[in-house]
Amino acid sequence: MKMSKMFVQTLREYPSDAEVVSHKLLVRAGYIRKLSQGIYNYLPLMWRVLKKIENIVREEMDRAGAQELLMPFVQPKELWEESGRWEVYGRELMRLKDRHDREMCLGPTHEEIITAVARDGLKSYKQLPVNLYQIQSKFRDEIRPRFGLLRGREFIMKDAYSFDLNEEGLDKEYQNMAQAYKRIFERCGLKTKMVQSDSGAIGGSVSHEFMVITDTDAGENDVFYCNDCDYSANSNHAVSGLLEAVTDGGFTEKKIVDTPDTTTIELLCEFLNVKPSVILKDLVYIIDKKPVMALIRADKEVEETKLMNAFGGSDIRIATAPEIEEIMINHGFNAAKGFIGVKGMDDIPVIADESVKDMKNFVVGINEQDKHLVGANLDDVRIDKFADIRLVEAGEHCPQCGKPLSVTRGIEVGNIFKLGTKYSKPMNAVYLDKDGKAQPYVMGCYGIGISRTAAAAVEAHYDEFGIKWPVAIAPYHVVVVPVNINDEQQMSVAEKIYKDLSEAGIEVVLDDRDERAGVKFKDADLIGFPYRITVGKTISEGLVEYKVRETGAQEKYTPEDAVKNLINSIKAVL
RNA sequence: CGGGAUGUAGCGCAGCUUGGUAGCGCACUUCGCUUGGGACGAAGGGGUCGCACGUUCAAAUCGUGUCAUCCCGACCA
Repeated sequence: MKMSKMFVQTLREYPSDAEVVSHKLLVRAGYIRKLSQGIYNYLPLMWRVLKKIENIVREEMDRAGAQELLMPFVQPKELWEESGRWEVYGRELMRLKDRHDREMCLGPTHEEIITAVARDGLKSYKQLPVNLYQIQSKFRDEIRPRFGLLRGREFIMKDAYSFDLNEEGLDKEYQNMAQAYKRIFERCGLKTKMVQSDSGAIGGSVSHEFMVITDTDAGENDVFYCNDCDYSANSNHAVSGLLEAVTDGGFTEKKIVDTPDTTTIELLCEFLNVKPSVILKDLVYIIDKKPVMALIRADKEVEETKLMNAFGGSDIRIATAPEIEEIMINHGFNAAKGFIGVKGMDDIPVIADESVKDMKNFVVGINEQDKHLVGANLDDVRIDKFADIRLVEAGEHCPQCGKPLSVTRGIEVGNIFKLGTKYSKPMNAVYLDKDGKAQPYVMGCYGIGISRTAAAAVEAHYDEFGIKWPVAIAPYHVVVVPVNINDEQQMSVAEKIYKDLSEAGIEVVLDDRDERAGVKFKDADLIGFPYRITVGKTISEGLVEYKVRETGAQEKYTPEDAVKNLINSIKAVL
């Protein structure tokens, strides 16, 4: 490729609307342009990167025994009604109508379609197991798209679905996919952590996420992990042993005390001279539009996803002050936030965190303004259900080995789920077993965000000058820069190197633009070519410069040696 | 959807308070000069100032509405 002909426009400055480095750099270096909120054009350089990632994914999926297919992204409402998700999925599903007013949607994922494909084609136990995958655009009308390719409304995803006879088969395939994913991300030059996670809207019982660990805002997930064993989990799924397992408030007598203006836990602690771990905190959440009360030790926080799952809901948010006020009035109380209790709230479900079991002689609100009950115990509080609804904190005990947990942030680039029969049962997707009896497939599903992986790679590999692509997913491997294109010797050497590398199968760009050296160097760094060969003044000694973008290492070689070295280093990685 | 902000040339911005010829830097075109880390000079092309309505002799500027985008919270590959 000649740089003079390449479709690329690098910018002198970062776009003002970009927040995270991958977004800033991909726009500035001419990889992407925004078309609409969360929707991007993938320009030629970007498309090359995406195809590289796709091909790695394709090779590893094929090697793992999966078969590629392609399903439509326009999907009929009827299938989504079969699974029950037409109602459940909500506004994130991009819906549309065709000219006959038939309702359709743009696929956010393909469980419904693949299940229909499978039930049409997989009739016998002899045909199983099967794993089918595709790579294509997905559509999710995110509440808030942001961070460029990291959270788009349209994005490229690899989604795979496995069909097994039984749980044992699924377990085996799940492990198989986990191994394939490790290889895929390694080959892409990414360090990932496989963490336990909540299975969310897709459903199912067990799920793991592959996280690219990053310290920046681009990592939207908190990941807890143990330094001493292999435990790691998304914050929405992490469990831990508390540092202070049993807490006793020391109030020997149960009584109602005046606690004026103690609207926060902090003020209440100060007033009563106690620590927060002996106060039982009452929180009101709205789950699927209905109020739920959550009880937790006041020194800890509620993990909303865990709470929602404990309740079996699909949507959760904390109640607003006016909503709390309304609930109070409806139950004949006038207490505000800070004095809430479960007393008299007989029609509202109450879920308490497991750790509440270990509280004694504690302090709790009783729906009376400026009063609390001290010396309370469990039988003073109505609790419908105990569950782990607590947000883990760094430093708490690892559930596997007891050592302290650490926390970091991660970008989720891949995800594997055990679905079981969540889709096959309602959609009546069955095979006939040896006895001729119909059995639902036991399914798994496995996603990789292709476009997100590309962005995550930038988040993990950049410096002040630009992107530092891992060789395996770089749009091109090498840029050859003749410092002065009007210098015949420089130009002829550069062209020779360009030709030799091209013929050896190396993807190389010749920067033949009539620009000053500085411009070409800046662009090379910004775009992020892993290697740069500079043909300049040292050509008088018969040498060219060989620079590695990742390390900044620079050496001088004869053109022949430079070519030989490049071929060796690049082939070693691919 | 709630809270905050911004819409002026491809990108980054000024102009708006106090209404009166639409500007600057980069990018782009041409010529000259230059050629090792985003040179310089000259001459150009490109904008219904997000959109609509209103106030006014006159609106980028004032008012109302609307749309879009971005940031902070709840979703997820």
